[in-house]
Amino acid sequence: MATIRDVARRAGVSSSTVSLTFSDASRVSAETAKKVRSAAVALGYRPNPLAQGLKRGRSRMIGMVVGDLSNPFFGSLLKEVERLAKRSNYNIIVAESEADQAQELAVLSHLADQRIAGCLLFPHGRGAAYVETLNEFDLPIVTLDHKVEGGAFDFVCSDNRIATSMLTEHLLRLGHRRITHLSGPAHFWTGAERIKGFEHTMRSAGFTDFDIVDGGYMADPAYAETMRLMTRSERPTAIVAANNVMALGCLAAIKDLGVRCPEDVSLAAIDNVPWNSVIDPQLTLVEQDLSRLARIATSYLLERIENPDIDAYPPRETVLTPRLVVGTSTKRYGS
Amino acid sequence: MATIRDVARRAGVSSSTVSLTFSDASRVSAETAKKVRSAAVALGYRPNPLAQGLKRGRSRMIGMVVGDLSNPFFGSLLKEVERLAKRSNYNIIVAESEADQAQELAVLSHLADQRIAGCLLFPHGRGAAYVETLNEFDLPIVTLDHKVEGGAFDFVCSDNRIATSMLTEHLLRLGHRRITHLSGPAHFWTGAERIKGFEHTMRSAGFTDFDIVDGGYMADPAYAETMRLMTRSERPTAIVAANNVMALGCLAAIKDLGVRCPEDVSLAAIDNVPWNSVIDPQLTLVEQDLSRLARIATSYLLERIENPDIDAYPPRETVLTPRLVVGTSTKRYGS
DNA sequence: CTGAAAGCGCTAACAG
DNA sequence: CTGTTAGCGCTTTCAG
Repeated sequence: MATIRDVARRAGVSSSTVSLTFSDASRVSAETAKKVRSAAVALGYRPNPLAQGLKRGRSRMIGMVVGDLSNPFFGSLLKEVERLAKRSNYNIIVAESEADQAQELAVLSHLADQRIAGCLLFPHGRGAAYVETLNEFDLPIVTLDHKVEGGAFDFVCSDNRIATSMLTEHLLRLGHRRITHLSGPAHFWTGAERIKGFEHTMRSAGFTDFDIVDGGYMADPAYAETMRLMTRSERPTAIVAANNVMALGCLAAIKDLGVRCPEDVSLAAIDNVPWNSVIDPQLTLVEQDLSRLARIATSYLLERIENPDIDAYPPRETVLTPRLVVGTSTKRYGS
Repeated sequence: MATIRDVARRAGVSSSTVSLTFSDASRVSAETAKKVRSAAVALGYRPNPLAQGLKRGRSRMIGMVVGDLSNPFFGSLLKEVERLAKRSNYNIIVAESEADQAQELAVLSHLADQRIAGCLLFPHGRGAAYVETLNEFDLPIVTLDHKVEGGAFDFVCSDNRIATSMLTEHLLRLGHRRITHLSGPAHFWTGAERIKGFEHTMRSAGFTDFDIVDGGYMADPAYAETMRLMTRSERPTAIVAANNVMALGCLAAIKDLGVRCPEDVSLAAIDNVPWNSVIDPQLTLVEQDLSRLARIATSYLLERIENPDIDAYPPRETVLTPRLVVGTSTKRYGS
């Protein structure tokens, strides 16, 4: 592989001139630049990113740390992020935290070792020590989905309260009164927000007697909770699930019990599921504009990376309003 | 950040001894090693991968190049690959080729610039020039899914002929006679194999008059082809779709036409769809053991990476037998 | 506007 | 068994 010195020799200049030509062309005469470029092309010169990174103390890699790589929700995001990063000449290195604070921190520290330029993070930790550790990486970090309280990071998410509100209102309008919220963990930011949206909507409508059961954002607990719920004496006529995998766990339980959806119970959920449009029942859900989310998060990050002085700037925050998609999994109560 | 020299100073040895301690501890006395290690710990020393990579001419990154990052099929694979790579101290850098040969090559060349240690590749090209270019990267490459003809790469896939055979036989056993194959492009390795499996099974059963329509592995063309197919005078009683997204395109068309599945037409497909178990109809399909696929591919790659002498070894190949999962989208003809 | 020089942090002969 | 030395390929003051 041709090095910068080979190019310099062939162009009859010094290696620093070659370097300058590529990094800050304005500091080199047009004529020299041309010579350098053609020499580079002739030799098929490609700068060695490892050497650049070592020297600059910063690579052109962006980390993306998520709780679960196999979640399709994440694939759609990744696709867009990769596209935008590539366009700015960054690569994406992915890592999974298994939604665990310790693993997340370990992974981040490993990425920091690689001198990544910045990181898109779905955080799963909390507390002062956590925030402190995050800060010590001294890395541009954009947080997604879950807000790190006490931290000063850019943050992009969709409006979680409105999400459950939309679903709950939809069910109320359909005449449902016994609505149960199959929630995420209350100690997760998103879980708590979604619970608040549900509670607030129910209270505003004059209901004070409603159930919230924790499905842990996972399919199996959601299945189990639904089983319990639907075999009680006074079972709900509608369920609001706090995410897609719980909705599907819930649906599985419903089917296994021989209960029909939506005839016997309506189901509405947060987050889209792949190919929802062709399944039956089609879930009534609120979906996020994932590619918009990806675009905003990526641009936040790239801005911070390319404007080191921006460090002093206050963190920015974007909350996207999700969209209600009415499917066939909800129907008017009693009719 | 502490460097190797800081550690050397504190341990009262030279930096090469420190380096040795971490790379080949057997070449250092136990006593020295201990001193070095405790100095390293005291200083919180972590080797700089960029410097290591520069020196060795090889980073500890593994590239994963796929056609479509948003395909959930790929997420499941990535999850397992990342887990295994992490265990051996490698990072995954992902890139998308949009199933396009030129983009794939561009992406690979960019990854090669990064001195990645190796690459998991879902190839999308063909021809001698393509193979030649791939070879010139001089990189351990494991190919997945699509076999590169004329290349000498490790290869892992599932048995595509058996996949369509299983589905077709299942339909034949159910009494279907007018079976159409909604195929992938015949110029894709997988597309061709799946077609062969279908043809062979039909012929062996004594049928020579069957249709194969190309849905390009994509939902929209599959939708359009299904529309044509199902509005013809003699429509099929069963369809074998060559992948999951076409199956769903097909299902969408069927629904829009007001045709019922499985009552009016049976549908069977290759590849699982997320949460198939809870949708209705549940697709009858053959699924691959993705985590097994991931494990084999990753171990092939890691072996090549860590045994440079293995270069002379002949390429290995694993063909996994998929598993038939009978759902509710297929039923006995006429009954 | 261009070149010389110093080094980023690490590794790997080669001596000792 | 350990240290010396010479870079890997690039960037970046600092002079000229």
